[in-house]
Amino acid sequence: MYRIGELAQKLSVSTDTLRYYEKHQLLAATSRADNGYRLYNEEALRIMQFIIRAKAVGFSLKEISGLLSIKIDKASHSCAEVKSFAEQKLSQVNNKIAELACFKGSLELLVAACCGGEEEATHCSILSALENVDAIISK
Amino acid sequence: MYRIGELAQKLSVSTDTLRYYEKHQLLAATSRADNGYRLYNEEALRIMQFIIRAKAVGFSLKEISGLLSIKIDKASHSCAEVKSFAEQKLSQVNNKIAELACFKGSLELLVAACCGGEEEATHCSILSALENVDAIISK
DNA sequence: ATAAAGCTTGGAGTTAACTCCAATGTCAAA
DNA sequence: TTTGACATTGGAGTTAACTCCAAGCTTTAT
Repeated sequence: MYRIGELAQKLSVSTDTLRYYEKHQLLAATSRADNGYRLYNEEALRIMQFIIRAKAVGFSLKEISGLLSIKIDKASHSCAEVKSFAEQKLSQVNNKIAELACFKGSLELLVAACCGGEEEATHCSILSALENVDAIISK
Repeated sequence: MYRIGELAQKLSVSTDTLRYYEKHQLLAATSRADNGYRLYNEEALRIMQFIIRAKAVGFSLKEISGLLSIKIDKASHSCAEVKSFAEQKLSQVNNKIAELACFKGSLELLVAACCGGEEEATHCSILSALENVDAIISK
């Protein structure tokens, strides 16, 4: 079991953030030591990694809480509800992937077009690269 | 040219948001009408679409401003600077794509495992699906 | 000609997600 | 045994990104 400071360090977040998540029902400590210290197990570590990843790709804590509640409240949801929720989130994720693929294409074009020399970057533009990509996509 | 309200409606954002972006140097109106009204052209529309997409995949307005400044300040950056910035952003984008691919896998497993019936969703869990994916990846 | 809808500005208020603080308790090392 | 690092709580403060408001113009419809 990890104490709050150990877990925080492992995850590169602050102890305040962990307490904040507990207060806001995202992740409670696995248990408490006799002295009242929070204790976290390996599953808590994995849940936190899940939360951090989800945040990095633009999900809000509220949405993440929804994702997690599938596990937490599983006895109170029907299979059909879970399936429809998951399908909806899947379509969101697919959209995000498509948008990122678009950025990726733009950035790759930009990197390729950029000679990397000392001269002014007058011909380098994310947006004009993006416009090319848009043009390709819209065909 | 669009007036602010027209552009806002086209993009499903508020006029306040457009004025906020102008105040924070993300996107100024293309020009002003004689009466002082903001006017936006097609390029402004494309830039806003870019901003909205970038936001949806977790970039902050500050980061987006950095991406846009490649265009705006192109005369004041060297090609080498732009290339290195773009390469760095590209690696961020690749990370985000990898994380989303992980979510996608989890959600697809979940959707597949879920029969979609009326019974309790006791065997449905994003996290346990995710753990499977983690296990596959870590091999 | 006047009302309604849309625009302007500056500035105040809100929400999410932290981040910091003060007062206090716990525990290991010197 | 006392110093230092760690933990507790409640609550205040901060930052980003809006969101709303008031007072006052402009334009369109009746």
